[in-house]
Formats: sequence, C-alpha cells, structure tokens
Amino acid sequence: MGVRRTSGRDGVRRAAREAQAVPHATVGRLPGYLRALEETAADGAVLTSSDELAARAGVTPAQLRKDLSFLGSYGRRGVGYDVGHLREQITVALGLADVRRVLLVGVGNLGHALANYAGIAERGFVLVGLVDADPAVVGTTVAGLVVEPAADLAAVVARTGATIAVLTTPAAVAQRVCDELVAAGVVGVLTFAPCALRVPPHVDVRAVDVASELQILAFHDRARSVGGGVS
Amino acid sequence: MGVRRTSGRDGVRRAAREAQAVPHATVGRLPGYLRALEETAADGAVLTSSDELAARAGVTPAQLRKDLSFLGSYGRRGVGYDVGHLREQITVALGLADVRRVLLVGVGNLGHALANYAGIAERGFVLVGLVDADPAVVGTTVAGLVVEPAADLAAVVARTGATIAVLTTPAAVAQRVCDELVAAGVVGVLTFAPCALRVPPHVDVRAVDVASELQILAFHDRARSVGGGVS
DNA sequence: TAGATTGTTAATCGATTAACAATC
DNA sequence: TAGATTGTTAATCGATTAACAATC
Repeated sequence: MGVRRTSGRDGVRRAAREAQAVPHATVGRLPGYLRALEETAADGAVLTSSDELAARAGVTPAQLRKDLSFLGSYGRRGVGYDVGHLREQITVALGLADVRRVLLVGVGNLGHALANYAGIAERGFVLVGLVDADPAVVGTTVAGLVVEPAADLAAVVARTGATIAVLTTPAAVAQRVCDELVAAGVVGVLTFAPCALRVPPHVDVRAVDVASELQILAFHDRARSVGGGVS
Repeated sequence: MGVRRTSGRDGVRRAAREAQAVPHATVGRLPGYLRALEETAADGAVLTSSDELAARAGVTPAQLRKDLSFLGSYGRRGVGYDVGHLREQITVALGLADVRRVLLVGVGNLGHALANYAGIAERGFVLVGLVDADPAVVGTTVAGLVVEPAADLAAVVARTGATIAVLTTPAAVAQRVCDELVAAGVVGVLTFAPCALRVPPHVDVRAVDVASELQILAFHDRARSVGGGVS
C-alpha cells in the first residue's frame, strides 16, 4: 500500500502495477466513461476531449482527466483523446478484454427481467447459467437457458466457470446462497436482496437495494420541504 | 454550510437544523441501519448496541455511532439503543414519517418486476401510477394499477402528487422523460437507464446500472488474477 | 508561433478510524 | 462501585478541485 509516484519510466510494468492503485471512486466511474465513449463512437467521432467526454458522463473535466491519469497517459496534449484507443484502454483496465461469465441465481420477477436484459451481453458479459429453488421454475427456459435446481449450484458454477454471480433470491436465503457461491469459486456478487452479505476478503460484493435508493431520495425530498431551501 | 458544532442546548430546533448537515455518506447508510433495526425488532429485541447493529448492517461500530450522532443522541451510555425509538428516529430523519408517492415510468420487463416488488410498499412508499409509451401496454393492469399513456405523464404526476419517479425506459428516451418528470414537479428520480441524466440542482437522481455494477466487479476480478494477490 | 488541451501538482474538502472521556 | 457502552474528539486517510506547466 502507498506506492508513491515515481518518475515514471518502464511503461508496461508500470501500467500493470498502477492498475492495483486505481482508487475505488475512480473504478466506480470507469463504466460511465466507457458508456460515454461508446456514445461518442456511435456519433462517428474519432477524437474527443475531456470537456466533451466529461459532459457526456456527467462529471467535471478535471475529474475525468484525474481518473484517466490513474490508468496511464492515453491522451495527447493540445489534441485530445482517440476514441477507439481510450475505449480499448478502459476496457482492458476494467478486465473486459475477455468476456466474463455470469451466473444468475433466483429466477423470479426480477431475475427473469435481468436474464433478458440485453445490456449485460452488450457490455462484456455472458450469462452462462440460471439457478432457482422453485421446482415450478426449474426446467423452464429463460433467455435461452434452462433453469437448474438450487441443489446443483456448485456443479453449475464448476461446469460454467462463472466467476461473477447475480443474486435475486429472497433475503431470507441470500446469505446461504452467497456462501455456496463463494465456496464454489465465485469472486464477485451483485446482489439485489435487501440484506447485508458477509463474504471473505477476496470476494467483492455490490449491493443494489431498490427500497434503500428510494429512501435516500426521500431524505432529500424531506430536507427540501423542511429546510429553508438553501441550495 | 459549515455549521460548527455548538455546545448543544435547544433540542428540537437543533435536530431540525442538523438534519441539513447529515453527510451524504451517512445518508447512504441510514437505510441499512433501518433494515438492521427491523431485523432486530423481528427477533423480539427491545434493546440493541452499536456492536450488534453494526454487525447486522455490515459496518464497524465506530462508523455506526458516528453516523447516528449526526441525527442526535438517541442511545444511552452504558446501556445501548432502544430498538423502537431509534427506528422511529431514523424513519423521521429519512423523511418516511409520511408515505411518499412513487410513479413508475416504463413498464417493460424490469418495470413490471419493480412494480410488483413488495419491498417498495413495505418500506415507506406507495406506487401511485404507471406510465408507458407502448400502446400494447397502455390500458393493461399491473400490480393493481392501469398503465397510462406517456402523453399523460404530466397529468398523472399532477393527479397523483408523486414526488419520486422510477425510470425504467430505454436509454434513448430517458432524458426526455426525465425532463418531463422534472417539469411536472418530481424531485427525486431513480433511474435504471444506462445513461447519465441531467437535472436541475433541486432534483436528486440515483442511478442503478446493472452492467456498470458488473463491470466494477470485473475490475476486481481482473485485478485479482493479474496482481500478486496482495490482500 | 499561438492556441488548445492534457497530465500533474498542491490545496481543499469530506469521510473514516481509533481512542477515550462522559455517563448510565 | 465496577462494568458497559455511548457520543465526541482528534488524527488519518482518501477524494475532489483548481490551477498551471508541459506539450501537441
């Protein structure tokens, strides 16, 4: 920890080392930059600037340049950024150079919707398996995949080589399923279950809780009506 | 801005003033604390501690106490926190004392799933309207509500008094719909569309992008395989 | 050369952590 | 009183911002 900025020779090894040092907050914004670059590319532009890209991504140009500087120096002063090249660099930085295999556990309403969500396949992932505990759902085909029983979870992970899982089970079973996923070798979990998940340090959890998001919006809504309305 | 800690007399007025000063990061964790308290209450406990509550919420006890201190002094030294009372205080702080009205725009796969998501109603919100642009969907009943046409959006906001909207439209129309929502008086937007939304300063946006979340997981996955595996 | 735009530095700001005095 | 646990302080840490030198 605390790798101090050196004068900066040896290119490749530096890039590899620095990847470790990309701040969390920056990593969280990289997907937005990638999205912005894809929009720019779709418009046919070959070159872009921190001003344009930042505007598209909804951040300040200073923030964007700072963030990109953690990945390397991929722009040209006085000129801007090559859209295709920067896109490639961010793709590599995010680990999307090769497609990641995703397993979805819990094929209820939400799981069903996510399985059919095109954005997943379009942005570097393949859905490789579906698992559910409900016998009425097991065996049905969703998004081109046959739903497999919860009892086979470990086997499905092993067979598919999934490293990332999407968890859309009821909260009551989320921790148990998560433990099984981790034991089977999954290292990233995106959970929609409204409960905290405990995982070992080598596993990464991202939690999306729709009700929590609404509650955060409610706070600001309230603050607006109660407070004097300053800014 | 920058209200300096005063010696701390006058209780009620202070609570109201300080609500303005709750840090963003703290606000983001309050829903988790509320959830943890609800679990604790369900277990029949009347009293809890920062240790227990923090464990349930997945944070450190120091973090939890610091966060709660921004709301006021609702615990008793040497004793702990009264579950019901703290729950009430956080509920009030989040602006959930009275139910917030939510409008959902975009009744596709995901919108359908969210409309039927029980967690929304259970945690302080009422779904008051559904809007979609597709004539095949308009007029159908989902989650007990009749889907209304996109052309009536402003009228639906006015009639229902919705202040918060959930946006599950395609990215291509998200900004336009968002503008209409804001013009109609909505002050909080939870969007699932994979694009940055521009809103005036008095409006709050929370964005959930499933593919972005997966990409963030991919980054850590990659860092794990490339890096030496330090921590 | 003049104008444009990056990459980096340094200053500021906000969040987290740890320790402990207050107090039940 | 002794033990427990909060609420607060101060130190640390990380993130953001703004300005500008480097350089195309």
